[in-house]
Amino acid sequence: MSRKHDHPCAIAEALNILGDRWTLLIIREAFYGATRFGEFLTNTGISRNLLTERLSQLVEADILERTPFADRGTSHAYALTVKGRALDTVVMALTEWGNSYLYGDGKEPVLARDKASGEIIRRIEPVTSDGQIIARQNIVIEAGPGGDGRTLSRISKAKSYPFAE
Amino acid sequence: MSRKHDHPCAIAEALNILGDRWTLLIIREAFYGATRFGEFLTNTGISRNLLTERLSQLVEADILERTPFADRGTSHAYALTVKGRALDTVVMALTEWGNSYLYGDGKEPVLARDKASGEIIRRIEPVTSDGQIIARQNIVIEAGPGGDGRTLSRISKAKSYPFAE
DNA sequence: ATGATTAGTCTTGAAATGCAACCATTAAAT
DNA sequence: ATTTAATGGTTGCATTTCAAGACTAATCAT
Repeated sequence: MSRKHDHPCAIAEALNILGDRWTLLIIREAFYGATRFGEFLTNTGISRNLLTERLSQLVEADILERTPFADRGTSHAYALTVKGRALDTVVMALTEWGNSYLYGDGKEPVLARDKASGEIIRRIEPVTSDGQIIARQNIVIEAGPGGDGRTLSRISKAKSYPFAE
Repeated sequence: MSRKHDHPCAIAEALNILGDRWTLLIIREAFYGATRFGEFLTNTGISRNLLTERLSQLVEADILERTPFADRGTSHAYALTVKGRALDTVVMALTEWGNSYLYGDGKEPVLARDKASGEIIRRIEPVTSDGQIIARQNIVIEAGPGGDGRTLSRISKAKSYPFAE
């Protein structure tokens, strides 16, 4: 993942960090409580050299924080930062999509449950600042303040309501 | 992306399809209304051979559907399927994370807006079947019906509330 | 001191990527 | 009818990245 996307788009920039086969698996493990090199290694199946590289990229990107481990050897703990924990929606959205469309109801290997309602979590939704769910047909895409000419031409043909139906 | 993850996990399976530098960019373009080979080509910057390969993988995965185009040459239209449109949460979650943590307020190149409230969309949340937002500290991870021994050992050390705080 | 753990580094062949040139099909122009 | 342009690919090749395992360094238990 050396060549990087260079156009003004949050997804492109995010993929410069997350866009490979392993990085989101490492982040998943971090959410599940893994902190040590060996835990990431065995729980994901990544090779040692790549894990070394990915962990340092994630530290560099301020998604994981590396702190010396008191107890043993040359150990360090890798823990999610605030920026890393903000990826919870990405992790949940991928989990939900994979469970629904790659495994299917009744075949999910791992589930997220809401302890309050007891329900399995099956919906991830955009909401307003006061917590109202935003209907897909009301969502429009527009150029933001950081956009440039290329951005405009890229999204100008976007459907008015790209996520509707 | 030939070697594939093979352990029971929705994220791992999803990354077998989506886990590279280009695929989610192609899907983004599909949400923005791109349908033709040339549109994906110029809007993403991917090379022709990779675009060919990725599009056919996405068709194979039932995320895009390829239908002959009437108008010119050997044209085909690539359009999102139901399964593909279900990736809207992933696209929105990545967009929101990238805008917030890679660009920052006031520097977003592309924004999603709720036409009903007029608000920029900044929150993606898990909700119950009746639309109540699920608090992060109530979310627990558990083995599902499709899990196996490895799954259990992998998530057994998970914090009770992995997304909390 | 000796061996075991942990977290890395290094080396090497295999695979994926990026780039540019080339080819094929069709529609429009002449 | 023939040419030209547009579109959507395919092919070949150099470069980069990945996967796998052997090796090393630092600490800890005995």
